[in-house]
Amino acid sequence: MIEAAAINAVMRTLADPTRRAVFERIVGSDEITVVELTRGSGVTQGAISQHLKSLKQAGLVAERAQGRNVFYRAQPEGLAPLVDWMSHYGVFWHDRFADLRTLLKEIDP
Amino acid sequence: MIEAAAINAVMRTLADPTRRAVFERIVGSDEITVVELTRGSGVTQGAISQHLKSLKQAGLVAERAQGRNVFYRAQPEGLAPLVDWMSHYGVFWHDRFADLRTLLKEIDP
DNA sequence: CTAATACATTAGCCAATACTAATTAATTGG
DNA sequence: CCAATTAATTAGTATTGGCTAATGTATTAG
Repeated sequence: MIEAAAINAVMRTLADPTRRAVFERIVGSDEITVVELTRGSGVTQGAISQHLKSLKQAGLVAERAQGRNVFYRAQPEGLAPLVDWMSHYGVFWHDRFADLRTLLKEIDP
Repeated sequence: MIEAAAINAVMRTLADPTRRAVFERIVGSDEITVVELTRGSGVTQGAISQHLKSLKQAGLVAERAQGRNVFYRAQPEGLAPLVDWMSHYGVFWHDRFADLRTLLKEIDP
């Protein structure tokens, strides 16, 4: 059975456009600081920190503190619940491949 | 480039647990009416209709009116934006397969 | 024809939440 | 040191959004 709480957290976290944009920028860069994320985000630094907290709680990002900087990086495994959900309820894919996860494991064991 | 509006709609729509549950039930059944969806949903019929409206606007479900009943069915293509997004920003899968969509097309052309 | 059923829609309420502005804490450069 | 930089946190505000209750509309049963 699928972990309802995990999917809930991930979906809910990625639903907000601003927060999703933050995540996308983190994914796009190896590591990135809060100031850099704030730059051109359209919101204040405080708002960015709040979004980062949500992303962290959802398991989508990880942090590394160094000096007065905090570097954020993407935590890809955090998207696993979404993949699971897709393979279960994504009819289109489900119909074609029965189980996406199984398929992927076969390809890359 | 990815259609930001489409992803936004799909993510936002699936973020709510009640609405997602409705979608999952629709996926699970070939066709299902509003009364059936209301039964055991924990919310009123009006709420269900509202959720169905959202799901329809997001392109996730389609309807077929017959007499005084309206049958809803899943529209799998509606999840395409989510798949696209995953293949772009789902680092885990991205790293392993470069492009999930390409992979799937190779398997089932 | 009338009552009941199925569904959509609306107004109004309440909780959740994204944002700002301000504060705090920690680190570093001059 | 001291001022500046980086980041987190908090209180307060405004908006969003999901819910109910009620109403409206169409269809079917008796």
